[in-house]
Amino acid sequence: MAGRAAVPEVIWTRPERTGRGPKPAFTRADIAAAAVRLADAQGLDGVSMRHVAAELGCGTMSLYNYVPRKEDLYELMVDAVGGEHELWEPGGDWRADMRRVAYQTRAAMHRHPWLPRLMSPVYGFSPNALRYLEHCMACMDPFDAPYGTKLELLGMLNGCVTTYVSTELSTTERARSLPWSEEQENAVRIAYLGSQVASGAYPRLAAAFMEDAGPIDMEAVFDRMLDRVLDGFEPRSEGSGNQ
Amino acid sequence: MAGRAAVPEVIWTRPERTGRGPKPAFTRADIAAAAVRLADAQGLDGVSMRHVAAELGCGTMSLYNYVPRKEDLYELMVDAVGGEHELWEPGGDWRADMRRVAYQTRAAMHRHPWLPRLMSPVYGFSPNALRYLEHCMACMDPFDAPYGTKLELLGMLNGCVTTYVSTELSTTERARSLPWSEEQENAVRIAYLGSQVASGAYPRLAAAFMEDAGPIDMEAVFDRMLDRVLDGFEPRSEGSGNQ
DNA sequence: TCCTAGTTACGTACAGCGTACGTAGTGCGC
DNA sequence: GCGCACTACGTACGCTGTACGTAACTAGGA
Repeated sequence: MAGRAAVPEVIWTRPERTGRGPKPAFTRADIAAAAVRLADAQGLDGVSMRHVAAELGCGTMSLYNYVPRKEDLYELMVDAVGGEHELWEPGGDWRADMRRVAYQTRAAMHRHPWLPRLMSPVYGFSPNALRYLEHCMACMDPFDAPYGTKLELLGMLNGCVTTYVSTELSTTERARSLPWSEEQENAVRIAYLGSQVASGAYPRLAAAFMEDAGPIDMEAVFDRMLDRVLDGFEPRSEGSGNQ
Repeated sequence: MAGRAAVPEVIWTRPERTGRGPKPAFTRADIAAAAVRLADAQGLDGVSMRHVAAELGCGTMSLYNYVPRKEDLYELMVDAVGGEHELWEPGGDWRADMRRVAYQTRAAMHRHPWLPRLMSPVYGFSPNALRYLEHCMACMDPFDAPYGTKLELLGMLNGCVTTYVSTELSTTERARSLPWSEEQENAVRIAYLGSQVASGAYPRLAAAFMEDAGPIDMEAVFDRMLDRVLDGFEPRSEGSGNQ
């Protein structure tokens, strides 16, 4: 009687199965998997309630029996990918362990290029997110700091990895929704950048443009970034090679 | 004759005004300002071609004379906010200058909470983005490092600030599109988190939950984060106070 | 045992979106 | 002054999320 919309719902508090009625045709895992499959194949914009329903082989509105709002579908997707994280027995070297975590996160984002766009702290309470969190905390057991600091480290690491991979993927992912190719777009933008820089208004950018020391090793850049983040929390390090 | 869709267009290469025809009723700045006004007032989802056109007082499709695709409207918005950055004569202390840049970015995101969602490296070539870039480079003149390293620093700083502010704003911004209040949603999520943690499956999270050393000073957290990023690029520092 | 209430399934419908297209009017360059 | 490129914008299409109504189904309480 009190309007159904007025009470907040978090999908994880909803029981997946209640007593009454016909048994559901799908599990949440089925639905998440279907959505992830679709997003991997067609990009995040390919994930519509209709498409996911079709992928599952049911009517569009039937999906709403499982997922009250589309955003909850997103939450299921993020949680499903979180379940792909393989956890291990931390080895005592927390920096090495956290690097491994970061590499896994990056790999997951490469497998699922739509993931960075969905990364949000509000999804941090899903079952797999909690498992992941606990695991990271276990990795940091040897790191003598308050939990608050460890959470800051984790937030910063995830933030950096997310924006890093976003940059890695941005041109490629963007091309998916454009009527022209990625290379064409890049060429036009670079040409424009060149023309602007050549105007003389941006001497340092011009210099940076000239510098251009060969091809960029993205792997090395990522590595350096991790070092820098970790260094910020434990300054003493044995020559992590700041060039 | 060669399909118009096949050739890439970057809005900045389009001349704002060509010779022929009646004079345009609006400038790009007008349009960007209208869109920004709308986004500030109603959130990014309030920015539709129809709404922006209405805000400007013209027909929906007239907008397409100025902005070929909606994404270009976004690019105009980001550029407009980039124009709000106040630039100054760098003072020689590049760390202090970069901190000031970061604080300005954060302030801009607080003024325009939709900005983090639109932050994308592909918008990095707009006129105001170039001015901003050049200014940051000028700030880093005293920092003896190759331009590549300076760009890495800038990318990392911007990434951290963006994700940091996203976190700051996430619950508030999210509430805009929900049928219930932010506080209600938080309460439900926290309650769920508590019940999960109380299950005993996540001992370290439970401990972290217990620790809870009083209210969090977001300002101090932001400050520490900046220090850590900068420390990662210049390890030697005179007691920047790690915790 | 049957009844009933809660659940699943899903077709229809609506408001809103981005934008392709066609038409009418306008003013600069030749 | 002719023509063409430009502005202006109404209409229309396909898509979206989802509210609502109806029919089938089944577990729990009497």
